[in-house]
Amino acid sequence: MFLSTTTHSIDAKGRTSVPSAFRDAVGDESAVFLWPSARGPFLEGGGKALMESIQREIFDRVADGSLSPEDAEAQQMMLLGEAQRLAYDKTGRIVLPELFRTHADLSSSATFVGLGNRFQVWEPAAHEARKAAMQDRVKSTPLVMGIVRP
Amino acid sequence: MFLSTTTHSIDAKGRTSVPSAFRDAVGDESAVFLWPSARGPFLEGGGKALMESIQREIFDRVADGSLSPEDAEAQQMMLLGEAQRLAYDKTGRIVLPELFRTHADLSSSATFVGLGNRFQVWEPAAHEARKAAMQDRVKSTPLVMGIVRP
DNA sequence: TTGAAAACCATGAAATCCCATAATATCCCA
DNA sequence: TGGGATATTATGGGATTTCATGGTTTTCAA
Repeated sequence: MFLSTTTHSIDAKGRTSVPSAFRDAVGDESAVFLWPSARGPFLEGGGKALMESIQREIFDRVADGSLSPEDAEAQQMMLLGEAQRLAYDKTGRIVLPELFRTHADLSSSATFVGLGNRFQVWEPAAHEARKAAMQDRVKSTPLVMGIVRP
Repeated sequence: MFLSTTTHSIDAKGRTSVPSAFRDAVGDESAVFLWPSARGPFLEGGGKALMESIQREIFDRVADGSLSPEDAEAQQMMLLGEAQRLAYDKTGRIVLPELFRTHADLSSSATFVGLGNRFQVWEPAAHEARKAAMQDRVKSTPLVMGIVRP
């Protein structure tokens, strides 16, 4: 499970450390999967399990008719087609491809945000702004009842 | 189940003991999950089971339409994005991250309050004040336990 | 041959482990 | 039921390991 938010530096070679807690979360695969989000200037990603569940969901939805084959292909192209498997080295670092860095406007540091089954990577200042917006939204929506329900 | 209230010291390294009863409550995971509350100057947390139920509820509510995908992401970012898995050592201690200590105004000691499926961590004086307010509230509402009392 | 990527060291800071101790709680048997 | 023996907790402090990060060397392909 991907939890918490940490910021790591990006060096001259485009290297950045995958948070230690995230490395634990992906198991012994020693790699994360990343792609540029279609919803904004940030990266989305997760472990092998996430990629498999995404693929499964697309198949299932085509099968039950809630997704047209054309839409399914669009989803696959944007998600699976843009995604890269990035193996991290002995010290836990990956190299962020140039395309990813420009998409998320990353330069000297990157903020990793855990969201349970997946995570996001943001330019730190952009993440701050995003978080403020999210805070307002949370206040105006009913509390997640998991907090008070067994 | 998290029950009762105890106060523990915070040492120079930021360490504090997780109440023995709480350690029993989380099972063999040897870790608690904590995050700064969006509702006030205190921490909220629980065991692995709580985190999973929160995640499950968010998915369920998106599926049944009672939570928009945007609201779901906001909840995930504020809850899962802020939460940390804190493993305790052989003696049952965790280190409270600096961010958590400032959010809850913790300095030399912390009060753990059991709330059944979850718990809270307060600065002792703040907890006293909170408790007084809660006591007043209980007096003005019907006692839930009235139905099982003699 | 040369440029880029990958593998390999090196280091300071922080987290974790390990040992020690005092206080409390629990057990057990007379 | 008392009361000493034993186990469990909470906490302090030093030793060790992990983590993040910078730099250097090696590899490999164009």
